[in-house]
Amino acid sequence: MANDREQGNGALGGLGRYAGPGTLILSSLADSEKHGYALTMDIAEFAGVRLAPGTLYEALARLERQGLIEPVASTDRRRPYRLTAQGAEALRTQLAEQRRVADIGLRRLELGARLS
Amino acid sequence: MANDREQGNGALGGLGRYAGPGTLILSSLADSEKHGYALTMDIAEFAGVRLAPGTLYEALARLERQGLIEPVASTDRRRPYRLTAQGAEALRTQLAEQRRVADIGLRRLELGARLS
DNA sequence: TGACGATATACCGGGAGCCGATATAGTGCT
DNA sequence: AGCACTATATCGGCTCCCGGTATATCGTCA
Repeated sequence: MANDREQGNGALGGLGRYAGPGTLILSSLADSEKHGYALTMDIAEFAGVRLAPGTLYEALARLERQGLIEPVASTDRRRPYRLTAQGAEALRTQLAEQRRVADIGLRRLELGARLS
Repeated sequence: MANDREQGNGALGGLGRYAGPGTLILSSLADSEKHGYALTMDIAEFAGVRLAPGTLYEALARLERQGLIEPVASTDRRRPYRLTAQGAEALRTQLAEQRRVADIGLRRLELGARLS
């Protein structure tokens, strides 16, 4: 069942995810540090997307490599992360662009609907 | 130089693209039908993203297979496409979600900034 | 205390998606 | 004729995303 992306990730009509796992993770970390499992649940709640474990931990490694997040010391088995300043800045830019482009698309949709 | 996605697609800080090619194409088609090359230029203008030819034509084939766009008859070598009703609906849902999630992220960013 | 579900991280194989390079050819201008 | 722009198509390669699986701990309830 790996061909799911063809006909849609849940409710959406077959487009990819509106935002990659990276953006979702950064958004989730934006208000407070969280460990991997908590991220999965938080993202499922606010974005309606359940990240597969492979996706999550690979994305975490990538984001750390890019300097957008950093690990926080911990005593137990949890491995919490927090945003770096660079990560916050990247997220802000990303989300602003995402909003801007989405607005353009929505405006065009109204326009197109009126024409047909 | 295929490792570019690691450190960023142009100005963005290493996150993926805020919206997949599919969403960008549908947004571009939302107000009027366009052929492939026109899509490339329009998307570059309103989204600041230059889709590689491979990306573009594969995405077009995918979207057509999914019934979100359909070809329009043409006399010359251009192959224009337009949104289907299903495509318009999928785009509307997608963009609304995109905005909603982006807003949550931005709100959290403000919150997090105030705390630190 | 033993079982069981929830919590938590990690790795793997497969496949989809995005990319630049390249090929091919028609068009328009000078 | 020559050259840049328009236009579509395909290929190889690499990244990314995914579900499945393994492993281990924790809480709790019988």
